[in-house]
Amino acid sequence: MSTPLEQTEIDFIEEMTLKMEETGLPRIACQILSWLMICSPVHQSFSDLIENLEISKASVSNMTRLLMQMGLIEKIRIHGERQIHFQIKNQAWVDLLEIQTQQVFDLMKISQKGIDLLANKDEFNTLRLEEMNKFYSFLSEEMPQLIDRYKNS
Amino acid sequence: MSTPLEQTEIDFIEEMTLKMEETGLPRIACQILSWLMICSPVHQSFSDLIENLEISKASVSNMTRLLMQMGLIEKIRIHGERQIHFQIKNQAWVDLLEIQTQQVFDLMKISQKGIDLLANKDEFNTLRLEEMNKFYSFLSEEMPQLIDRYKNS
DNA sequence: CATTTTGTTTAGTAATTTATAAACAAAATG
DNA sequence: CATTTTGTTTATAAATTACTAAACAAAATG
Repeated sequence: MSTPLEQTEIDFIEEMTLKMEETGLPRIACQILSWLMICSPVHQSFSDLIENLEISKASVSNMTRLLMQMGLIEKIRIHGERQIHFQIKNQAWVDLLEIQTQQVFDLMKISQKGIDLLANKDEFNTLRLEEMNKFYSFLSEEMPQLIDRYKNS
Repeated sequence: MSTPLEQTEIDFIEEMTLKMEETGLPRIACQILSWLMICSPVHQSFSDLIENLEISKASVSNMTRLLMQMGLIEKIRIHGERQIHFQIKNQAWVDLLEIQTQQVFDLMKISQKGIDLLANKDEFNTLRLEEMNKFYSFLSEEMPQLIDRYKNS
């Protein structure tokens, strides 16, 4: 058994969890992520997570898998310890935005399909679609550049 | 009664709906949004939406309200027509990103709170938090500039 | 001002998602 | 190789969300 979390830690987890839930991530995934941002040591074992966050073994198994798939955390082995440990990945947040940028690209493609669709029907009211396509084309070009600029700074 | 949608239109709505649902928006909101991107005329009445998308009156009422709150569509009155009409707002997608940029700012603030929390505990493992804070500070500064650059282009 | 049309709200159902307990599998230890 | 520890999967319960029908309210028409 580990010592229970301090109130300041609970408060931080709650605040960050609330914000991260807005992105659609399940509550427990957000709690794990938030705790991993402030825990010491920086890595936590399976049972550390179960005890500190008072969540089930199954939730830890499922939500850590989800967070790993998203590229936000990673599994590590600690010398001499049997249990898997988890920690926040380096540059996790940068990687996340890079993945999300794919969505921008997809919306650019979809808006182009819309333009083509109206063209085939000799419909000229393409302003909505042109606006959308122009903006997402801009972002598809600029976002990777912005991220690169950050990485090289 | 209006003429039923063409298959190409149905396909477009389905594709864009699928992509937009990834953002957590309800299915019917996505369908309305997608249809409003390609319909002619560009504005659609309450019953146009009901008939064309085969959805309930209540869904139209609730989901158009949601889309208006998000700033993606607007209500308009058509001269001589009793029914409310809806259409995509100008620069809807630019406005949407501007709102989402608030989230970046919030995460910057939260990561700063985490840094302060660890400092108060004389805990020096703040790399995770410093990385997050540095990146979201960068984005809080750069995203508004990027959007401005788009607007003035 | 009674009637019809238009739109919102309420109440209930259906469907999905979240979280867990329990069963199971795999791996490490003695 | 039997036992314990560790982690995953399955089945289910709980909670939330999405959607609609029906009741209701408001506004326009004749």
